[in-house]
Amino acid sequence: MAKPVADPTVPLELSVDRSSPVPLYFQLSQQLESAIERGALTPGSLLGNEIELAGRLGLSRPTVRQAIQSLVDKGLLVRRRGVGTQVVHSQVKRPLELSSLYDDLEAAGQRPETRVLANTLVPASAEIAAALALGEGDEVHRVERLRLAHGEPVAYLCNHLPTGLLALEDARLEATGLYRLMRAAGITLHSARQSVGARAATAVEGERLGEPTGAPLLTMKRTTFDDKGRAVEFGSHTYRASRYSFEFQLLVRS
Amino acid sequence: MAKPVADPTVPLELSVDRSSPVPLYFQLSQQLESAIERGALTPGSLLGNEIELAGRLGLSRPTVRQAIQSLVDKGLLVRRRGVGTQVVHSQVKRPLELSSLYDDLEAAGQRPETRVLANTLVPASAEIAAALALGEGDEVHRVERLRLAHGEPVAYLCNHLPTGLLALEDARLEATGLYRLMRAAGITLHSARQSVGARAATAVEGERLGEPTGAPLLTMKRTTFDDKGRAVEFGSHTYRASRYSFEFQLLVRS
DNA sequence: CCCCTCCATTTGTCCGGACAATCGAACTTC
DNA sequence: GAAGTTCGATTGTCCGGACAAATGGAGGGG
Repeated sequence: MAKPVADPTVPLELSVDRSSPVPLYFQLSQQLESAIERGALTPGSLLGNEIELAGRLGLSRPTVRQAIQSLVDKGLLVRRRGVGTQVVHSQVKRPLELSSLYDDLEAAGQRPETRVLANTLVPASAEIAAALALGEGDEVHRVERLRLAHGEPVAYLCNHLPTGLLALEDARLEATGLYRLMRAAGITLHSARQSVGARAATAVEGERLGEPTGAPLLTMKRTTFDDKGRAVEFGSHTYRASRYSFEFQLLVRS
Repeated sequence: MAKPVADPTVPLELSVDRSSPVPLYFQLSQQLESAIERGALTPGSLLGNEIELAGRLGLSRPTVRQAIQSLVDKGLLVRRRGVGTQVVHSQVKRPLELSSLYDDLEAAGQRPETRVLANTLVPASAEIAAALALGEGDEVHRVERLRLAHGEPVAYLCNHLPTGLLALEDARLEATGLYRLMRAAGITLHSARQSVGARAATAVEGERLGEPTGAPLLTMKRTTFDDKGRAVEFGSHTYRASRYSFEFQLLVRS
């Protein structure tokens, strides 16, 4: 009796445009990624060996490998020596990038809203000076915002930034997220150190977010660095635990 | 007047062992990483161009590039076309890998302790069945543990696992973390979906962790997948917010 | 003095090839 | 029939070279 083959190699329509300025490996990786997303490449199926794939596309093997590697790094593919390259099952989404709450809410279709509560220059406290690698008492921007979704408060955001990096106008802060403003100002965000915890709301904190005193709050402190290693932002945020939680995906570094 | 040069190219003692089974690019990336960690490569300094570096080590440029690329992916280096490769400032530690609480505590020198509260087979609830891609009512392992550091409770860990994957003996669960057991059983962890939130402790939860009823707790739910895309574990954890917070570092995907 | 252009430097992309390491299956042997 | 062995397939590593693209500074022109 003929046993049905479980995971045959999947033929696929792939093509690259050599006249395009888009790198060939990137064109290929995007086509593969979209093929996975729309289900043309089913989970568990083999991708076909690299050499044959390269020949079929008129590319060299290193180029094909570069395309595949980028998807392996994203968690979409798994390579196995002597076996081949397989599509990973599961609902892999985003491996937790450095994203702003604004973008997260917008991506979730929640239409975020921002109210600027304060936007001033203040002397840096010890904690802020340490985080931003400045001297205690140096002037820094202080921005306090309330973030709402569907008209309901979700988070209270308090950020401190070094002076001279960015023009912080209330109107622009209300229209978009802080990270977008920083990117638009030519700052290349590189990495961030985060600390996520929880605590009971004080009377003031509860008032701001519409929660009773003592209600559990989710807290996040974050220092963001640009590609030159400068600390460009320090944020202390509190989220209504009843309305918000952090969702993300991790990959095992291998 | 001679202006002091800000960031000169740093000469460095590097060498590779061609008789070693360790890949050359890996030898090089490790040497560079340790040079950065011990400060021999100061933040902001240029690494010297790839071609010269390759010639100095007797390697080809692709090999050197592969070594450098792995450190770029780790966030330790930044490349700039026409400029060079620079060491990133800042205290980059670990870009948030999939780690167990046990390993985290151990790495922090806290000498973790585990008490197994329950270790049984139960029918899967709807939530657990959905997370593990099983049928509701199917038998699953249920493990309840209390994690302590310095003799104080830190977290209550409740995990559910499919049957047939792993032998779960109390003694082994008390000696190490769950992830180490899974790896030792030949399971290749690949990715995980997490959700981090906060809530007020119920009477039972407070009792377990030594907190008053209503105290804020940090909660984490996690489904872990292996490299074949199978869900191999679902965990519901609660942490004492007064004694624990998540610390991690993010990199911007570029 | 300022702005524009040109150019050297450096990384980004791509090619073609070679051999090694590992896996799984077919084969052989006991 | 079961266990060990061999072998083909596939990815991992490495080489050497070539040209393109971006950057920043030097030089020239206004």
